[in-house]
Amino acid sequence: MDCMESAPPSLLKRDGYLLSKVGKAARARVGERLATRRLRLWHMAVLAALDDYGAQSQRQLAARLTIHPSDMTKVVDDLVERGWVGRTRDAVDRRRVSVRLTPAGEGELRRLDAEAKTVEDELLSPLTADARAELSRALRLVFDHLNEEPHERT
Amino acid sequence: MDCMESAPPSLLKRDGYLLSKVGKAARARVGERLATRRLRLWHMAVLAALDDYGAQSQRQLAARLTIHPSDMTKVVDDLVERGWVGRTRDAVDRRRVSVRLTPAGEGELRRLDAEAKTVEDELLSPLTADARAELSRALRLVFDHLNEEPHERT
DNA sequence: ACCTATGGTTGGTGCACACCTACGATCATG
DNA sequence: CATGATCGTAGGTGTGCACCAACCATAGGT
Repeated sequence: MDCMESAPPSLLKRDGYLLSKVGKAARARVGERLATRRLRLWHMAVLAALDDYGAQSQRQLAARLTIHPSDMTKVVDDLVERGWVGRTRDAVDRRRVSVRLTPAGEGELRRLDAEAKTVEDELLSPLTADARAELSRALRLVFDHLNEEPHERT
Repeated sequence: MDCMESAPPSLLKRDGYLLSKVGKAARARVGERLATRRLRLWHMAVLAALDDYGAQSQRQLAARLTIHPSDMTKVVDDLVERGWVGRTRDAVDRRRVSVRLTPAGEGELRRLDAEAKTVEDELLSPLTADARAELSRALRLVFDHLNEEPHERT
């Protein structure tokens, strides 16, 4: 892992550079935590999506998270194995597999979210509450901007 | 490339998640531009470091950018091939290879930087000037915080 | 002169990630 | 009931990144 460097100075003037570095650090730190439980970010994302949207087919889940359907299968495999989600054949369309969050899965999601929050608080600790709120707002704007403008999709 | 997703909603409350997504998008967009010239981010970073710090040994360069020395060799190989940097054996310590930016390299760096700025401006276009300045400040604080606290180094 | 440490190079490894193809099961249509 | 599309699955590919071990040339201390 890299995670940080001393100072490639003129690059620091590029917000894009800072953004990419800080983002990578955020990802890496949460990723490390998850890795201790042999999990990846996708696992958490799937649990969160199920919690938010409720049970749904793998296809839909994959589309929502913009993950490849075949990869979704593998992620769900892991989650089933741990008992955090359940797979059931859809009664009306038996091709579909409906995925739902189990109580254990809900609990795990809450735990993971708490961990993520801890990491995030540590990461953003140098900011005042105001600055952090402002950052949050700005990120949200930029993020929404990303989605409006798909930019490029293979 | 992924680059964005519609909305894994509860995750959006996590600033760490947004940070990671936006950072990844920033990296990806600059990366794409560089890729059209068969370049990676490291190439640009090396040019920038040489511009900032002046000629120096590969070892030093690698340490500054926190890149593995053996990878630095390869990056410098590419840059030499394009005529953007020059390698010269250090006269006083003939083990060392001093790397310096050529005029062509300076020009290329300026071009790359301009491209990066374009991408960045587009990415952050939803922000007001004030908000962007605030973001810049916040990112800088967080970034510096990262470095004070190496966190974990293999 | 000898020994150890260091700088650079070479040619690898392992991992994560996104992707793809082929397949059986199932559905929806004509 | 034949046809073509869709869902999930299995297994494999390519790419980028960080890392490592082995090597040669050179430096520096004793």
